[in-house]
Amino acid sequence: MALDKEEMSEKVLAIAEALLNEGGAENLKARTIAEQAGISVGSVYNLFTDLDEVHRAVNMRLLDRLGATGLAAMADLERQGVTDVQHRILAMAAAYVRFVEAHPGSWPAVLAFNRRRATRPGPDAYDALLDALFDIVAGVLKAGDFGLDDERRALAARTLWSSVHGIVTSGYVANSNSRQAEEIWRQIELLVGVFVKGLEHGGAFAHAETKSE
Amino acid sequence: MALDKEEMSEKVLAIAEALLNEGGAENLKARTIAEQAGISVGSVYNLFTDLDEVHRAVNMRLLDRLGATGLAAMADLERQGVTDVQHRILAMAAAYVRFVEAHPGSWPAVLAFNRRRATRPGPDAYDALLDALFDIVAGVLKAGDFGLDDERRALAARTLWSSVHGIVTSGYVANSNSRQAEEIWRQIELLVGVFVKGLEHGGAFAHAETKSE
DNA sequence: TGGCTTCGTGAACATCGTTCACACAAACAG
DNA sequence: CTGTTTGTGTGAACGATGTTCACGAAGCCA
Repeated sequence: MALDKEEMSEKVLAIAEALLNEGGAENLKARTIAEQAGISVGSVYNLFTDLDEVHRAVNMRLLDRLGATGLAAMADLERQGVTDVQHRILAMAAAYVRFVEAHPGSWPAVLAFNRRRATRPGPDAYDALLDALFDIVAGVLKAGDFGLDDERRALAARTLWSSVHGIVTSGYVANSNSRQAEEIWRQIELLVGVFVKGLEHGGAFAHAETKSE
Repeated sequence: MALDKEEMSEKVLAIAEALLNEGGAENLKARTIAEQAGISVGSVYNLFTDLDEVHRAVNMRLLDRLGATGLAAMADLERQGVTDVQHRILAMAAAYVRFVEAHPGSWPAVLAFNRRRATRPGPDAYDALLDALFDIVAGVLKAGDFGLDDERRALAARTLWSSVHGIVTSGYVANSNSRQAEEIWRQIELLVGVFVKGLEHGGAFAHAETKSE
């Protein structure tokens, strides 16, 4: 009947994710986790060294799920024979927006946590998961017939995705009305439309002509 | 000799900004402020109701300074007779990047704080300051000869600025090497170039044609 | 001088994250 | 079967932090 060590860890992570989703990072308390999991405070520290480790583990799961849903969305469009770049990028962005909306509390915590990590040691599995997201976008861009070499396409993918990310996070700074959701989506539509049109007309190289020094 | 109430408030804010800049939001401690300001903990709570209010006041000053530097950069270009939209937007983005680099610890705190405020009551002076930044960008876009009505131009300004913001924040998630600064700037150049080219070719309306439902 | 107000003070909560000495149970050795 | 070792759960305890509040000093006015 007693739960395995790994089962208990997952139970703790599930509880932690719920707590983060409800009240953000400051709602992730060791005593609350212990109480809801039916164990003592010390046991939590037996399973995880830090609360930071709990937080990181939750974030990993979130990033992983986000990548999976993004890939699933792309696979769906592939099955439907949709090859239009703009359609596919919009679908990818839509998956991202839905994901953020589905995790109102925990997704901001992912970003805040990421930032706190800035001074920490070396690279991480974090970056790997983010790169996976970039690669999906880069793959979509490859289907489009822009005159982009691999390096420039990767740069465009990172730029586009960071921009979508900025729109979403900026949008959710203000009070999250249903208005905000519409505003976010209109911005994304504008961005993607302009981005694709700009790439089609060689806008990626424009700065070399207009900026001298 | 003794400082005025308002002078002491500003001294506290200066100390708070330094603390935020050094160690982020979790480094803003009431006792540290009191010690460095030469007053007691209770006096801090006499000047400000909350530590949140201190944090908000610091953020206000930062946003205000950011807007001022942005306006100054625009005025400089005006004086030089530079009317090219792409140049001016790049200059605006450069001002933003420099500002973030100049406040490595406190600027992330602005964003993290903004998010915590999500559940709080009504609109704020925060939004007013952010809108001021949007207005600057919108003013620059107005100089360009795109076929945009006021509403669409405002949307484009918010989209462009949120995108720049996303690029900068995403870039500073990873370890802040000098490489990152170059990557950020390349993304910004690509974004602005593609954005302007896309607007010139009516990309802002493209989504209406390709997206049916 | 005697009251009234204002403001600074720091001790005193409550609540965190985190640690640690102890206890209990299971596995293992003789 | 008994003693030992090992692992693990426990919750009291510690230090730090945000915040409050009763107290007192210091000015001000009549």
